[in-house]
Amino acid sequence: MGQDSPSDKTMVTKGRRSRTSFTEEQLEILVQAFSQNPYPGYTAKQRLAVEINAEESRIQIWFQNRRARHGFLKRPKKKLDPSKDHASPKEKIQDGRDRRCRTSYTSSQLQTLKNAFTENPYPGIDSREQLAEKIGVPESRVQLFLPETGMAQKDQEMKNIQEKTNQNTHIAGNFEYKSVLDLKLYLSETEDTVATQHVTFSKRSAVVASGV
Amino acid sequence: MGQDSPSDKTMVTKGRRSRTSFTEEQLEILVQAFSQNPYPGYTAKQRLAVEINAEESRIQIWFQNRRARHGFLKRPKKKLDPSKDHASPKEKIQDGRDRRCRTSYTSSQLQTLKNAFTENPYPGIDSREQLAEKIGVPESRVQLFLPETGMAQKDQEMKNIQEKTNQNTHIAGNFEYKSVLDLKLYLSETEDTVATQHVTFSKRSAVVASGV
DNA sequence: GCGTAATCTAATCAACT
DNA sequence: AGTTGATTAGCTCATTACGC
DNA sequence: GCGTAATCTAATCAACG
DNA sequence: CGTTGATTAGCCCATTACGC
Repeated sequence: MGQDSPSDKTMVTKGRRSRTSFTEEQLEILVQAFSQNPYPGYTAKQRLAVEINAEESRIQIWFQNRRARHGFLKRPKKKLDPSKDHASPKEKIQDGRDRRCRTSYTSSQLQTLKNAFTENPYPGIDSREQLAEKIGVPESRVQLFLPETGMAQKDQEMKNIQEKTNQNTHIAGNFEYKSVLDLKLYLSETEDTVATQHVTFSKRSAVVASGV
Repeated sequence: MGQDSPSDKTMVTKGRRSRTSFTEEQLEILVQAFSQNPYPGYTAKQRLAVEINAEESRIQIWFQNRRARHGFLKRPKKKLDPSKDHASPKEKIQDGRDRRCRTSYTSSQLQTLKNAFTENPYPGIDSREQLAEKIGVPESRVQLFLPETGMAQKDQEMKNIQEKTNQNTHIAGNFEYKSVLDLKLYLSETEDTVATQHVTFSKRSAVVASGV
C-alpha cells in the first residue's frame, strides 16, 4: 500500500508541522539523556523540554525516532538492567509509571473535535492549532486525539462486534459453538470431569488440544 | 417527560416553519379528497399540491393532522372496505404502493448533513433551507433526514449489539450459555435425543420450556 | 472494571542540507 | 540522495495503564 | 436481502383568529 | 383559549417497502 496517485496524498499531507531543527547543544543534551534512558517518563521529558527550550511533544517525537533508528527496539518489559545501581528505590522508578495526566474533554469539546474530524480526518497543523485555541487544549493533544477516539473508533468497534457475532463455529466435545466465550464457559463447566483437555485460550481463538 | 424548563425548549423550538393558512377553497378541496381517501399516495398528494398551489409536504402534514383528529385512526392493514367496488383493479390500488421516489444522497451530502446534525440536532426552518440549498435537496427531505438516519441511528445500533453481547446467561441442559444464538445451536444439535423440549425463540430471548 | 487518553512500533512522507 | 523530523496505521481495532 | 428513505401514530408545541 | 399547522419521539432501534 505504498504508491498511490499523488492527488490524494496532497490532500492528506497538506500543512504539516514545520520541521524542527535542534541545535548542537540541544542534541547533545538529548543524546546524553537518551543514553541514560531511552524511555523517559513525562516529567523527564518535561524537564528536558525546559532545559533545551522546546515543546515536550517534539522531544517525544525525537525519542521515538531515535529508538526506532538507533537500535534499542523491543521495549524492556520491566527493567532490563538489574546489574546497575538499585540504591535509591524511589528515584530509579521513573520508567513507565510517569506519564502525562489524562486530559478529559467536555462534551462540547468532543463535539467540536468530532465535527472537525468528520469534515477533515487529517487536518494540517494550522487547523489543529485553530482547534486547540478554540477549545482550550494543547495542540499536541488535538493532534493525538483524532486517531485515538471519535467516530472511526466507533465504526471499527461496530464492525468487530458484527464479525464476532458472525464468527466461525468451533467444535468442542460433541457440540458446536459459535462464540469463543461460550466455549470457555463450556470447558470450565466440564473441566473437572474431563481434566486432560489442554486449551489454548487467547482473546480471539480457542483450540482444543485433546479429544474427549 | 412533559414539562421541562422553558430554556431548553426555546433552544429546540427556535425558528419553526411559519404557520401555513389554507384558504376556504383549498380546504374544501382537501376535505373532499380526504373523504374520498384519507391516505393519498404520492401522486395524489402531488396532484393536490398543484391543484391548490401548495407544497406537497404541507399537504402531507395536513392529512396527518386530519387523520389524527377526525377519527380514522388505525390504518387499515390491506383494504378495510371490500364491500365497495372492485371493478377496476388497477385504478383502486393507489393506496400504499405509490410513494415518493427514494432520494439517494451522495457521501458529501451525507457529510454535510451529519455535520449539521451534530452541531445542532434541531435546526430551524432557516437552517434547513440553507442546507437544502447548499446540497441541492428539497427542504422537506432535509427536515425528515435528521431523525431518520445519521449518527443517532448508529449509536442505537451499537447499544443494542452491546446489550446483546452482555445478555444474561441462559441455562440449557447442564450447561450455561451466554448467547441466545449459541443456545439455539445447542438445542438443534440435541433435539433428536431430547425431542420434547419446547423452545420459544425470538430475536432477543429464548426460553426453554421443558427440562431434560 | 470500563472507557479511553497516553504511549509505543513500524513504516512512510518530506524538508533541509 | 541521506538524514531526520513529522505523520500515519495499528485490520479478529497495537498495548498499557489510569481516571472516573 | 440489507440498508435506509418514506411513511405513520401519538403527543405536544405554538401561531393565529 | 380553541383550532390547527408544525415538530418531535417512536426506549431491546415505530413500521413499511423500495433501491441498490
